[in-house]
Amino acid sequence: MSNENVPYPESDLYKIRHTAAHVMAEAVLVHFPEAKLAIGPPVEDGFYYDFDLGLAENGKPRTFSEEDLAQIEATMKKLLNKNAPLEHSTLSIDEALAFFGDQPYKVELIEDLAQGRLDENGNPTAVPAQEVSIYKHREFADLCRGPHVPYTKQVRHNAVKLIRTGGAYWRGDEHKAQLQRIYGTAFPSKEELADFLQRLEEAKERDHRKLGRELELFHISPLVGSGLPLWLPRGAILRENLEQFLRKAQLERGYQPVITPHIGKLDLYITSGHYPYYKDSQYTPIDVDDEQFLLKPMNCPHHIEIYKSKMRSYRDLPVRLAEFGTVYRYEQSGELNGLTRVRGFTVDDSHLFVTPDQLHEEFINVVNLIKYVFETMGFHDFRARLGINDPNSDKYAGAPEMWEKGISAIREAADSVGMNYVVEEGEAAFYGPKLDFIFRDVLKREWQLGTVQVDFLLPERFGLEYIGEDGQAHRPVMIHRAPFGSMERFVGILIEHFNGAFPLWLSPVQAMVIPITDRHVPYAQEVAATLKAAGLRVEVDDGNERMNKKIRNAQMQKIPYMLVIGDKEMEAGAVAVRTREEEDRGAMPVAEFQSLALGLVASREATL
RNA sequence: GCCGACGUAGCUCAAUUGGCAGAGCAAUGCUUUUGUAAAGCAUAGGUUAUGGGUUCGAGUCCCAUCGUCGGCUCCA
Repeated sequence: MSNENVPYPESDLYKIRHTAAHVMAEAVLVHFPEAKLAIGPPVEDGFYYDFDLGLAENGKPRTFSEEDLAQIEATMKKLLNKNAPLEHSTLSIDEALAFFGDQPYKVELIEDLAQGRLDENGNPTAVPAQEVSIYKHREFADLCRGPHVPYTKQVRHNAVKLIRTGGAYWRGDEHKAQLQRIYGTAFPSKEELADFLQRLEEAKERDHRKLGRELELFHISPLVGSGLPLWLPRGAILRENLEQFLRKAQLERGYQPVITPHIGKLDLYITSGHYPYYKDSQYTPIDVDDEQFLLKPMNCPHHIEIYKSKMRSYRDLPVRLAEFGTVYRYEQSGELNGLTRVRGFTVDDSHLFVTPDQLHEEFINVVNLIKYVFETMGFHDFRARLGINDPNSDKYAGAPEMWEKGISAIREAADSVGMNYVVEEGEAAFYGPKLDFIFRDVLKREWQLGTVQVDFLLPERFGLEYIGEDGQAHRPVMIHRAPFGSMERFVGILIEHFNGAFPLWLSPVQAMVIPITDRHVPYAQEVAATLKAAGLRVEVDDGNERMNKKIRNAQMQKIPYMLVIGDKEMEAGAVAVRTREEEDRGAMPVAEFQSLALGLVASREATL
């Protein structure tokens, strides 16, 4: 049962999970006969099914308890072993409506299919369906287009696990009913299930919130506020290294650093048009002397005002204004998560003001910069997504021609650098289409990081101009871009990607000098001073502990190098080098270690 | 924001049906001077998230608020 080259929705794994979802729903109906069924598709790591259990005694929606979940799982395993064929059939719309008469969510799905509004995944369909597809095993029948495995027993009872429960809105709409979702997973074999569960455990171990505390990188204090991380000294070193790296790359590429305030008048955001879009995710405006100020939710308007601060000639363009600009967005409390989802964050932001003729080349330059940044970080597994507007949504501003121009500019640029991308409707910024860079970490989780956006709208709203060769005023085009995305999110992902064992150039402490006894401390400090003077981040562990304990501590801090110093090293003017990979490299002269380390820092290699 | 779980020392966790709040690590002090992942002893550390309530008595039961976590929605 291997299908290496088959897309997931056609794979055996997908069929196993889809069938598992049906059998789970069957099991739920054993324990909750009155449950109403919503939908239950396979997803990337397993499957889920949504149920409406009606109201509990306290008037709130009834939910699944942990015991319920255990019982459902036990019943599900029994049902899997009782083996039954999955039978496919089709019903006319009328037959289906009668058949699912007591299942209101299924009825809604059938009606949408019949009227050609939405398919079962909530995506628009053009063609009204004449009939619907049903899969049935034993007495359990579900509206479903398949595919499934032929027999329930092909979902192995020991390779299935129910993972967790949670709330979920019907059709993903927060204004609709809240349903109870059960997530589960299934694999072809129990070994593969065990591997998956193992990976989940690993992910927990490398959680950036856990490592952030253990490695003293950041701290979130409820008294400061939710989603407002405090960068501890070691985290600040890490972040500053990233900023310095990008600053340098940007200076080399003609960017100009600027600095702007953290607040701005409400009128600024009304002019830009940001305000209505961000109204619900704003800290309340600050009222001072009959004026209203906003904590800035984005840097664009400030940079635009810098562009406007003087007359611009075509000779000045492109103008590339760059700032690590901190912005504040009042995200809903349930969305906050460590560093990856916060309320105050710093965007490695830049706005490029270009002539229409320059757009293509500048866009390519930005794409190449982002690729350079990712590759330097050792992020090789990433893909691009072209986010375009959704014509059925009122979320997007500007004339259709602007959107077409922007989208084709991105397509042309991506094509000419040979970058593959997927197009997704409804993923654009309100002012224009964007190309997002989505990184897949070592645990195969995807993160949206870098972004480039083409914007014809804000130049118009702010009346931006430059004087062309013809002496006439022309309108520039804007490119918004951020390779890291946000320093907070990026560092959060970096922590998990490297499991806290950062490449040498990013490690907050690059080497810990470990004197074996007190009499070695002066020499240890001398060594540390030498290495510090050479630009390395070195500390001395002169505490009253045994060497073994000091090594253990440095190891747990994931410090790349431990430099052990005893009588032999002192006499030889050497250090005994141990890496965090537990490799004992033996003694080497201080100068040799220094050039080794400096070489690695300069190359930004991830390995020691 | 919505659904659910949870909140005990800096961290990880105990505390029988409601009955004297405790341990390990970390911190501090003393002893020890050590060769590649945890030396020994001692000391200190708490309004059990906050505020109400029930009770002779609340870490434990009830309510509210704040916060965290898992989902949903949203997003850099």
